[in-house]
Amino acid sequence: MKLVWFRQDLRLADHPALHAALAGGGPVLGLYVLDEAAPGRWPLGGASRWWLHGSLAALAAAFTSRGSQLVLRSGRATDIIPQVAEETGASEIHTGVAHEPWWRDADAAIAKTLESAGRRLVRHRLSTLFEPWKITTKTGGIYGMYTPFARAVRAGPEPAQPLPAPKTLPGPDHTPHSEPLESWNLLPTHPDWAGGIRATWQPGEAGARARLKTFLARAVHAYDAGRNLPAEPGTSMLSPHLHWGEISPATVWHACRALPASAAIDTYLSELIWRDFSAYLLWHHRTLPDQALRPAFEALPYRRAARELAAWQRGRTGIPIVDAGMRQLWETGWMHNRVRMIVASFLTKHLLIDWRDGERWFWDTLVDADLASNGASWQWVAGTGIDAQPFFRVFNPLSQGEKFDPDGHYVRRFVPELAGLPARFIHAPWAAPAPILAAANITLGRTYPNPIVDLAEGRARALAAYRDTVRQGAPEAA
DNA sequence: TTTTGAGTTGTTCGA
DNA sequence: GTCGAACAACTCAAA
Repeated sequence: MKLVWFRQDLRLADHPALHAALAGGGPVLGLYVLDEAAPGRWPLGGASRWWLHGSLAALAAAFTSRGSQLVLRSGRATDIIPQVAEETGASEIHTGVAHEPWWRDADAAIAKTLESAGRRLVRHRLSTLFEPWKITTKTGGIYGMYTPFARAVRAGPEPAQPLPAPKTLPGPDHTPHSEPLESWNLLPTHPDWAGGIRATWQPGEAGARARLKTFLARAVHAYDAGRNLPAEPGTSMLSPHLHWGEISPATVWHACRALPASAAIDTYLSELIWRDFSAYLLWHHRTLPDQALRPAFEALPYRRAARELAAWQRGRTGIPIVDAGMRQLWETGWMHNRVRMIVASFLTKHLLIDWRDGERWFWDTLVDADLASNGASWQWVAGTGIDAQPFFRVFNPLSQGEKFDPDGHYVRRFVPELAGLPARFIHAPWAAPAPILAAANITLGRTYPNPIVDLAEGRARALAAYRDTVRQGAPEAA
């Protein structure tokens, strides 16, 4: 009897842990543990809980239809894994390599407990293309820049070819108790805010495959430019499926490699490598989600501005492209990557609010909330993380909007009160002449906010704060 | 050990 | 409208 402990690998295809458990031919059980009390754990955000419900339902159905079962338990994984192993007499427990610090701590404890009972915890690479401990610089160091990391992994062997999904799963005669999924209350009820999310996403392996198919049929071939236009379906939208492991990155990688090579496809592969790089960084820097990778930036004089943070969260900043992005996030649980950079730069630079406040909001509202990608990306935008720091890189939301949403379709979709403005003013309603505002039924300050910060002043304030911090943190000359 | 070339996604200014 | 330089210095990774 063998157990497969699922975490962020909610699939049957290309699942080496499941494959290994099936290798002996004996019965196999799936197990998922809802552990919300692990020390140091970031509690699941609302959007994540919604997704998890759907994905577990799909995985449980897949197990049942193939002859076995997915057992659901809530509580501390450090107790439950050994306990279920005992109940079922499992000799091996197969699971994925986790990058989150709380899982790594739990895994170490569980491996020890199991070992003393004569059982084995076996970890497999399930959520990344490469194992983080295998990628080092020539001198054995840890990469701190994307480009050398990407060069190194591209120079190495390709990720292994994906494994097929098992057609049958031999189940045991007696299955242990499983809690009803509904009893976990993962779905919102009062109020049910998930309507826009339901309309946008299909959690589970089938939904993941459908997204990949759609992306490969069209958008990937124009990915270089198309990925920057938030009004267009130019991105893969695979991020939540990849985060939850409903499809493996190796599956996506090889599906792309099977297409005729092109610069566009290569750009997309770079994004997959970025995802791996974030996981790599979290593996080697456990404090990535909580502390500036460059300690000097801990001294940045962030502003405590609860009202401005709230305005940003709810898409009421008065900057159309920022508000459109934040409302897309709120409505659909996802935001286009180009716009993520714009809103993150606006929060950390123009408003000079701590990147961790933005990181936590994203964590709670994104269906693809991922500790590694979220933390690494916020630090990248805030200029506190990897990558030499051209901290003067401050996105101008006005020119970004005009450049990447030239017709304003994206803004109109998510900020409908501005829909009547002509493209010329859609990104800067404050600059529109009174008759045009009147014709569009807009009263600034009433139907749509005035900008909560002057863009030029905010930029200047951020540059000064960063410059002072860098100078102060620099070692004194000898 | 020292040197060298370079670093995801930007903005502004002036020619 | 377009182009290149400046932004300001640092750190990384390999030679």
